[in-house]
Amino acid sequence: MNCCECKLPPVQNLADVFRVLSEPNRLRIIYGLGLECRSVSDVIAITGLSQTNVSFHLRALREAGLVKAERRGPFVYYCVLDHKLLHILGDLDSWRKERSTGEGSDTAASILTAS
Amino acid sequence: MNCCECKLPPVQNLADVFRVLSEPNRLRIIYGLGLECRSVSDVIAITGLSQTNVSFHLRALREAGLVKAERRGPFVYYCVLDHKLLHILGDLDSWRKERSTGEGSDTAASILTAS
DNA sequence: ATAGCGTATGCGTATGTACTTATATCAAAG
DNA sequence: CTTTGATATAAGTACATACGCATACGCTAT
Repeated sequence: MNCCECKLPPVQNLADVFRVLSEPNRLRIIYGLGLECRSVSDVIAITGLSQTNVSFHLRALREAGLVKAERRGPFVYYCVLDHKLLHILGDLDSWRKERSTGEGSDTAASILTAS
Repeated sequence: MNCCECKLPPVQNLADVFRVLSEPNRLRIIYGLGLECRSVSDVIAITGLSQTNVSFHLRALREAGLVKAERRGPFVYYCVLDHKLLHILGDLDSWRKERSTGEGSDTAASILTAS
């Protein structure tokens, strides 16, 4: 109990971003969009998800401010708002890969991994 | 069972990392640990969470390979395995702050934000 | 106005997960 | 060995959420 009355920074907003990105289908949608703007139909074709589900996930991404929607005639085009997001995803994924290759198959991760 | 010719990269592992980081209390624990190794009691004191809950979250972080556990006598010390994780968290948080300041409180995020 | 396509939404369901209340394990001390 | 403190686990609960089905809404052409 040597410490403390530490003031931890607020993390709710950051956690919200992570939560939106923690759904595999949402990540697929983001990767499917890439640098371009695509219609919902395109996203459905790319991901193989149902129309309802794609709409559901696109809404989550939109409300999180990660993608924007733009109507063009009968279509609605979605694109990632900031391409930096794709870079950050790439960075974190390569970091994860590095770590997973070095760690061996420590899927169990027992209470005492080393000492 | 996804059909189609999609060449989307596998995202499950990356999504798992995001899922672990999407819990505010887990982020607090990581920030609370910082660069140092701390006992579970310390984490309890820092975060104000219950012992059971801290153990629960530490287990999730440990199984995700984000922290390591080391026993010292009756105590178990936890520390973040790779300090790069803290940098990545900082990067993503500052990116999020940048964007949220510019976006102007678009909490509703209607279907047509702009064009 | 009606039809038809593209997209969004409401509802029900099934599954996941954060949390609490016991209870068990582990390690040092008496 | 028993006790005591530190930590982990089991079971139960409450709540969130991903998904499918049906339906509503928006746009364009007939």
